[in-house]
Amino acid sequence: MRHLKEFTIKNKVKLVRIEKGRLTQGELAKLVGVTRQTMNLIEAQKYNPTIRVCLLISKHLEIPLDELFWIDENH
Amino acid sequence: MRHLKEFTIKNKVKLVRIEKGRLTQGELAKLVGVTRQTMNLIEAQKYNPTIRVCLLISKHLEIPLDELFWIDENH
DNA sequence: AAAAAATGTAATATATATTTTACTTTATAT
DNA sequence: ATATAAAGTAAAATATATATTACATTTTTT
Repeated sequence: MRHLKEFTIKNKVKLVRIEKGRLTQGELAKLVGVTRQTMNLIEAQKYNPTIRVCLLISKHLEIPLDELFWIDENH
Repeated sequence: MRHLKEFTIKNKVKLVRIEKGRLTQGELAKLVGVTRQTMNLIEAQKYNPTIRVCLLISKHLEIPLDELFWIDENH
């Protein structure tokens, strides 16, 4: 049935957070102002957060939005 | 009571769309896959869209996310 | 190896983004 | 000046992001 959904949203929040090695999932969540569970779901790419949350993640991880989130077109 | 809300999310979707002069509000909405009303509210900065919608707007307006959306810290 | 901290995950509840329908006002074209 | 298209807006319904609580599993620390 090819391309029921043309594309997906991906992110590397977890990757970047761990690379920087400073923050725990819970700490980042607290800084951003969401629950740890929400941050967990975002990192697991299980749903699309709001731009507000994304901007705050981007700010605290010190990495541009465009590098954190992108559209993954399925080929 | 200063800073009930520490910051707000702002965007220049409407500005960029009009600058480019190619797209109507309704056309952009259709490209992005939301209703015209939703696009209208986004342009009016009345709520925070999801990253999915933002990425699609960014794509069709051909301008980076970071330039389209930002945190407005109240001083 | 045991204890403690961090992470994954699930169910239910709540808040809010988005849709639908519809109408009014403003801008553009004839 | 009139007609037509575009934009602003509003109420009610729906979908989904986020919160809350709770527990299981994995990783890190001692």
